[in-house]
Amino acid sequence: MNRENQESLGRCALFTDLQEEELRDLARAARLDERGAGENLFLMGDPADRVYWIESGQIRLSKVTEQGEEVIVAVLGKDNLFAVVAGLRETTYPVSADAMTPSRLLSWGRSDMAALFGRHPELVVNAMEIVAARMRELQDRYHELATLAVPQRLARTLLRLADEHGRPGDQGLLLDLRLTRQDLAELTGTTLYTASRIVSGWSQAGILSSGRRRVEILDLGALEQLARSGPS
Amino acid sequence: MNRENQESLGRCALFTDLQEEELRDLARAARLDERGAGENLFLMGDPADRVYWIESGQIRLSKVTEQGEEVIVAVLGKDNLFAVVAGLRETTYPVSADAMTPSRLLSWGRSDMAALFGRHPELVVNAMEIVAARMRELQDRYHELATLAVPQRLARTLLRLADEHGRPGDQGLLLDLRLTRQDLAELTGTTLYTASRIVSGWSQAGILSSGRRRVEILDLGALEQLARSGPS
DNA sequence: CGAAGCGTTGAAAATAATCAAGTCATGTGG
DNA sequence: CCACATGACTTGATTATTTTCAACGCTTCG
Repeated sequence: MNRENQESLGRCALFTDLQEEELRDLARAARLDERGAGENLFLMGDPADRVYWIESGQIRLSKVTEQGEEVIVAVLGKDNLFAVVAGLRETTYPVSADAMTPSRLLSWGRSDMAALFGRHPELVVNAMEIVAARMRELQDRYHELATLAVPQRLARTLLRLADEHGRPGDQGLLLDLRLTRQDLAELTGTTLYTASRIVSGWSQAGILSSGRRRVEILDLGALEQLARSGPS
Repeated sequence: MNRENQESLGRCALFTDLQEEELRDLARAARLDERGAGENLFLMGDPADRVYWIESGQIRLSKVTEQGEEVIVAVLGKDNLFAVVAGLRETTYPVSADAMTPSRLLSWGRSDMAALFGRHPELVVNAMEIVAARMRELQDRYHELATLAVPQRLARTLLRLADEHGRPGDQGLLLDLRLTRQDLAELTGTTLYTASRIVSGWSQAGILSSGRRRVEILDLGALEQLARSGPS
């Protein structure tokens, strides 16, 4: 693993306390995983034996029911660590991970991670920090799901995605993701049809510009307003 | 703090690795907090400066929106530790905690906990374990909320409560909690009315016996069936 | 005894899901 | 390079579910 990787790792909250040298060893111990769009990294229920770091691309964490209904738990981009708990305990992954776009990841086996945590107990506190942050976000989303109507939730989903994955587009803030309406629905907890109707409506109103696997936010203020309180 | 408390703490997953002596010191360092039914322990947004252990009673963790809508995140009984993260980092509580019944709790300030974690880094791993388990449960509930109809969710809520707080009752499995229909609704993500209707229906069908702040499960099998797939 | 809190139930309304039938791009193979 | 198959998206009509609003009965407790 090269210097480039090492620099990327320096941006990871888990490893902030590490010395230059340790970081280099870590980069060297990592395995490089590459996945094309739609390819799987691991499935829910698989033994959780590796911790992953996203170098580039987007990873979708999702859960599927017996009935085949899918819910997207998170969409993670560049410079994100996930499956941290795999480094601490022998369990199974609680979600499946798939690449949404071609992605490069670094990963470490549990034994390597466990050894690192043994040498640097303070890193476990960092790991806790990461998990606690995810917990808080999930609690917020749970709360939204329980109390808000679909349009409000969808607005918030878009704002969250914009925050994490937005970049300047032709006329506004473009979501740098190739999300289908189905994906949007699964992120929001609704159906493909309802999501489509709402997106169409907002496009007509000039709030969004949307297309095939593409959403661009034109009027951020209006969207934020919709996120706060449903329309009259 | 006395020997009784010390024994109670021995049952805590966080402290399993501790020596007898450390456990005694821990019990001594603890503060005893008592709360009557409905009394508050801390509010969402308060500085998170104490970690709590439930000696007896039930604690409700909930979130409230600006509009006053409440969602119950968890109902915790005896022998549960919560607000673990307060021992690791300076943050604010992400939820409010209230006693549902008269409760006795032990608590420790952040500095005490931090010192303990410093002496015993392996405890941080235990703490992570506890948080990860909560995370998994929340992910499951999130998934249910997104994909299942109200009756199925309510059935699962009851089964979860029975698992954690059930004890043999007159004719079945009694939930050892004084939950109102409102509480049940907030746990399930629905309204007081819908929850009431469903509980009434199941009582008529002989699956439950319900009353004022009381639910007893008479036909566990039927409830499990309802949790799996909605009625025809 | 009275008030407050908790629970139930009916009727109406709103919301979202479902079903069905399209259109429109996109990219692929002929 | 074009035809076509596929996947993505849209939209209307219908249906189901759930919420909302309103009214009332029963307990429990002060």
